[in-house]
Amino acid sequence: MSLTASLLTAATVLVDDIHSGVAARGYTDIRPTHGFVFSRLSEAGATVTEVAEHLGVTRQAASQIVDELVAKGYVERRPHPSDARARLVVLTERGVRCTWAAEDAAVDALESWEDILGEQRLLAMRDELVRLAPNGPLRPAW
Amino acid sequence: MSLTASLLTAATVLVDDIHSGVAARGYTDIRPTHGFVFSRLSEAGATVTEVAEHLGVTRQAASQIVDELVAKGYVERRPHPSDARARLVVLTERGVRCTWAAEDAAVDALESWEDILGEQRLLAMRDELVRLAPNGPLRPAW
DNA sequence: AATATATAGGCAAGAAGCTTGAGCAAGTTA
DNA sequence: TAACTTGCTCAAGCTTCTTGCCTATATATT
Repeated sequence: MSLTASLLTAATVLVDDIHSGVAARGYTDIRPTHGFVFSRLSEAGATVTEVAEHLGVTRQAASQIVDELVAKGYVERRPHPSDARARLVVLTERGVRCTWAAEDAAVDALESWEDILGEQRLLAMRDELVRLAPNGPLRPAW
Repeated sequence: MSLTASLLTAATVLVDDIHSGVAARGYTDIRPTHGFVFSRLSEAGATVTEVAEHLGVTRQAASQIVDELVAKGYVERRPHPSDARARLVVLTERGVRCTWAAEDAAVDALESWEDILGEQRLLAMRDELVRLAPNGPLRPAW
């Protein structure tokens, strides 16, 4: 099995597991893509353009995704503090609670991995992966 | 950056790079998904159902993808040797040459990664990833 | 052997989620 | 202040998936 295939299957399995865990915690109306958005917003929010770059999609697509998250109560659009053209997308309380649930789900999903490799090597792998692809997008589809 | 995010960005970057390399070698009418199909077929072919499981999509979707690959000359459907219901999907010569091009492109794409981590650790990472998720699907979208 | 059920595959319609194209408002440059 | 750029969004369209249904063959039951 190639590195490419093993990377992809590992990523797919992990994302699917976390997605199931998030759904089991009551958040059944969102997709993994939305989680990628949340992680971009969690620090201090972001503009639609920044979300688009993070996901590797067009600004229009990012805008639609944000629309959906607004409608479902996970995020809201605020005026941008320093640029009246832009709008700052930030997590609502519901959005924050959902990211907590996702972190919980990630811990659960990684438990079986820690049993196999141990926390040490898992962290080492993460560090190596970050060195290999520090700033890439999280494209939701191919 | 989390393990999940680093896994996904690394996989995304690698897939995008290989896809570009394959396109640069003249195969501009296929997507990464098709490459995942090729890798499943390369041994001894596979049924549509097996392709569907490999990709993590419905049988109908897999059938449509195979339709497209047949139309473009990369694969063909043959009667299955031991089950008259099933059909064996196999690579054509064009399909085989395309998988070669993909392997070339993968080597190119991995060069910069070898510069960063070295071949040893890259192979070690692959082994670890295989242990973590041996039989997962390569879902083309979330 | 006859019947019931399961499995492989595919057609058609529809939905999800992206892109392209166009346009407005606000910022930046000359 | 005029020209251009940037941030965003509306609308339309397209790609690619799913759902629902159907046929043919295989397998299990009686």
